Amino acid sequence: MALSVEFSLWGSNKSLAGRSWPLFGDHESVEFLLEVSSRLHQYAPGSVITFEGQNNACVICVLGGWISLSKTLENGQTQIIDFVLPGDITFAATADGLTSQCTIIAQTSARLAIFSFADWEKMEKDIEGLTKLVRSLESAAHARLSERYLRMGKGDARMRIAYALLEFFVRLTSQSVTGPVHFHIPLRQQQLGDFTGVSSVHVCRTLKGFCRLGILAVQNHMDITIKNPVALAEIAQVSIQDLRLSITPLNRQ
Amino acid sequence: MALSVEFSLWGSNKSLAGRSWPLFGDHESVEFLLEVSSRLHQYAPGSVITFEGQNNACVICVLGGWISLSKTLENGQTQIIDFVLPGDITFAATADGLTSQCTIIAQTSARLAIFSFADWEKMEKDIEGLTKLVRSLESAAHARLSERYLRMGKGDARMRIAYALLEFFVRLTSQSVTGPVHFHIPLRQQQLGDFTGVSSVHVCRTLKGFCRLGILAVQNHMDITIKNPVALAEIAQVSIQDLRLSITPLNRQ
DNA sequence: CGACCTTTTGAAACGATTCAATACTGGTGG
DNA sequence: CCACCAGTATTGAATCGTTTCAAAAGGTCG
Repeated sequence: MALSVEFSLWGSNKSLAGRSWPLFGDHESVEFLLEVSSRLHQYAPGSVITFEGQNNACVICVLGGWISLSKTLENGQTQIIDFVLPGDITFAATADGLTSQCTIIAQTSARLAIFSFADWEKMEKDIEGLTKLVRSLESAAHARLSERYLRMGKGDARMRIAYALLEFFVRLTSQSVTGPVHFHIPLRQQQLGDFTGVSSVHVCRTLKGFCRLGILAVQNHMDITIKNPVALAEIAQVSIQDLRLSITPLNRQ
Repeated sequence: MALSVEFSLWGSNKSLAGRSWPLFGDHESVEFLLEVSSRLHQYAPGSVITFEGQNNACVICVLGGWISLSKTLENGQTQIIDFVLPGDITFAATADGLTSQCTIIAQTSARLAIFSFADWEKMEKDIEGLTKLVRSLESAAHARLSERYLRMGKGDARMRIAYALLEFFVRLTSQSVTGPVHFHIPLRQQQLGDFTGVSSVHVCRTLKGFCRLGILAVQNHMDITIKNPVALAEIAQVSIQDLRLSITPLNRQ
């Protein structure tokens, strides 16, 4: 039963929330789907994801929902480093220092497959193309972070938020932009602020500003309509096409 | 001749500027050293590193010198994303979107080995442990960027600059901190600012502030003495030991 | 020595934060 | 069904950290 669910999600050109998710490009890996289906976990919104049973590091494959990776300073301030979306795979360390130490939180109800690092390594040996896939996902994550780092260092709040919205759009859909686009972000303004390095109050002001200019429309808790993608891209100083190329992993190109 | 130079640099437990650089942990790879020695390039300080001859992407192994990866906005503002130091390996794209699009500049006189992506892939297949090494280097780079992203979003100039100094210290030496430490950073205040997201003027003020507190001493163009590492770590809100673990790749642990 | 670049310092301006008060929104129970 | 509640969004005003501009001081190299 679980297996059939996974097949429908991960199979080549099958659809998840209106998008196709070919995992290995044109073909699919039955072995991988079997492994995934035997390690499914469900998390409620807001729950912190930990791995007490596992020793050392873990690998998380996101099948559904939004996961956030965040870091917290001593004074309690939290910065969201990245979101892990359906189809993404992320490495999470507990205390070995191999990967960045992040708090992992399910932003929405989430369905994950969790592997111990040892199991994952074995699987990478066995399954053709998995190593390449993981590397392309990591590379995409690194590219995203770099773009945000650039705008955090040299851009103002408008640029950062405009960029974040466009990043979400690019990650959530594969449409090209030929007019207004619409999508949903399962985040409060507080969290969008923790992601972009802006206070929640100023997130509000900035979004309102975009709305007033007719660039954006925001309904009930982050139902976003980008009414003028060209203008938003100009504020974000990004080419949507280039962005899609640099932050989209191989298997979705 | 070139080969012998490389051997002395990359060999197990050989010394480079007072540090040991075992590439593959306890053993070394003669094949890799041969490949590297046949692709050596020398760059002058300030020169931009490009790959006209190569199609698509490249892999750069840094043997000596500091390399910066930076991004620039339309208004000309430059953000330095990371520095690539001796012993590091970085992937650089030209226009394929596989890796982040960065301008690559030699901050000092630099000695590099440059591989085409195809050559590199072939080599990874042939040489045991190389894939693992590269992944650990990439993971360390990602962890560094995450830590800086946290402080860029939630920290002030003091925290960012304190962190950057400690990051340099950790990457440049393997000493544990049992008192004042001393090292050199081949950067102007302008570049330290472009790295930390602070104006060069404010970098100056912040460094002066640290000096006035007796935490730091700075001589002729960034000869840094951290007189009070504990205090600096407190300002940076980082544990130096933890930092070393999370941003140090496998082959140097 | 003068030319050039980097660092330093001061003062004004600006963007974003913080604090605080008010207005929404969705969910719960009377 | 409406009243109430908690969480979230919105708005205004004061404050703060940082930038910007500009000018002076310091260092280096021909």
